[in-house]
Amino acid sequence: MEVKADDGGCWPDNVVELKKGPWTPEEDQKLLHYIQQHGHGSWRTLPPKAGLQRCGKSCRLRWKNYLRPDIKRGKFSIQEEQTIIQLHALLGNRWSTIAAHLPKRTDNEIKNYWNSHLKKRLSNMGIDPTTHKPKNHAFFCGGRSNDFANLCHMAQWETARLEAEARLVRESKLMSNPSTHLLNKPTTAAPPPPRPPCLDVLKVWAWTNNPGKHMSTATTPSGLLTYNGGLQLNLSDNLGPIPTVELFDQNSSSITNINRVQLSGSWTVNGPPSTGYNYDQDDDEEEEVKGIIDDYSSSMDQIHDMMIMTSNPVDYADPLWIPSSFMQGFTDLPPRINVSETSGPSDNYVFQVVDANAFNLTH
DNA sequence: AACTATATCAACCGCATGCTA
DNA sequence: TTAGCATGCGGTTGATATAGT
Repeated sequence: MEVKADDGGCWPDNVVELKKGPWTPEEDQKLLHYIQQHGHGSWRTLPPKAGLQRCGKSCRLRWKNYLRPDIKRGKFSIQEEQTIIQLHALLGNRWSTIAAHLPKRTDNEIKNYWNSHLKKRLSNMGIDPTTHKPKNHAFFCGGRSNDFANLCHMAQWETARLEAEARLVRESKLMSNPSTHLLNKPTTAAPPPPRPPCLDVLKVWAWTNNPGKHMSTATTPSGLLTYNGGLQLNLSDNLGPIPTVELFDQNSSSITNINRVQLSGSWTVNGPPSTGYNYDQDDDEEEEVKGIIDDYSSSMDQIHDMMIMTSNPVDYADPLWIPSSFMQGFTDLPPRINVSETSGPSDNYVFQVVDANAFNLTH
């Protein structure tokens, strides 16, 4: 087949027999060997030098997306998925910019993953993947059915979470590049958004496989988080005395087998984040959990910032059921979660404690 | 086992952008 | 200032794999 040279890297002056389609291992080897020996130099002139009947553009793409030694292939982690979703909410389809935040992932891979996985997943959750806002908001929130209402809750939460985290990304960028900040500074500063309560349930699963990011005391105001085919989260609008949360294994009624404990989403009422441990457990168990928690660094301020930066108020007065189907389709299923309430000292923050090993979601 | 539908992802294509003479 | 070249980017395609019937 005669292929006319295109405008972006194929030989301009000759009509050359150029190979297209999948690369063979031999071609890969030639390209790899040439670049290792000489660097890629000008992509346009590379193919004949490397003994390849490909256009330079094709070689560049093959190198960039496949042969480069610093490429990570395989499944995306939950952390990576989160980053993609956050950055997409912030940046849209700017894949190369998003890829810059995901070391060793290519823009093409991220784009494909978005189109084949994440877009559908958000869509199934009732979130418009383009705007990252809930779809059919009025319909879902009209109270016709619990399922729809729950979906609406989740969409609200996801949106709130994305907004908060996108803001964090944006602000951390500005902090790291103050000159850009100054250049882009508007002449009239907009007033900061109000800082209503925020609930960030998605963190429960999102951080499950990334231990150590945030740790602290587990407390909740009249909160109950259990697993029963899905997650049930009952939250009272009474934010009075906040009971301590205790961890227990549903099967053994103990906190044994806990080797990963993580802190997750929350809302802020007022005041600074609390620190310290509050356990209504016997001493041994308390020591065990303390030990676990001490293994990870407490990063309360980060959580606090994330919470207060959201601008979406969330109605946390109603019980929320997260159906187990919601959990399906994630690269890594979260562990089961079991948090119960007891009485205890008050606190201003709510945390969910995740036990990654004591439960098995798919039992 | 055979066929069809759907999902996945490597690769292509055309346009945009930046650089240089 | 402009034209030509080199490279980058994002949308799209199509081959292959996998799931479903």
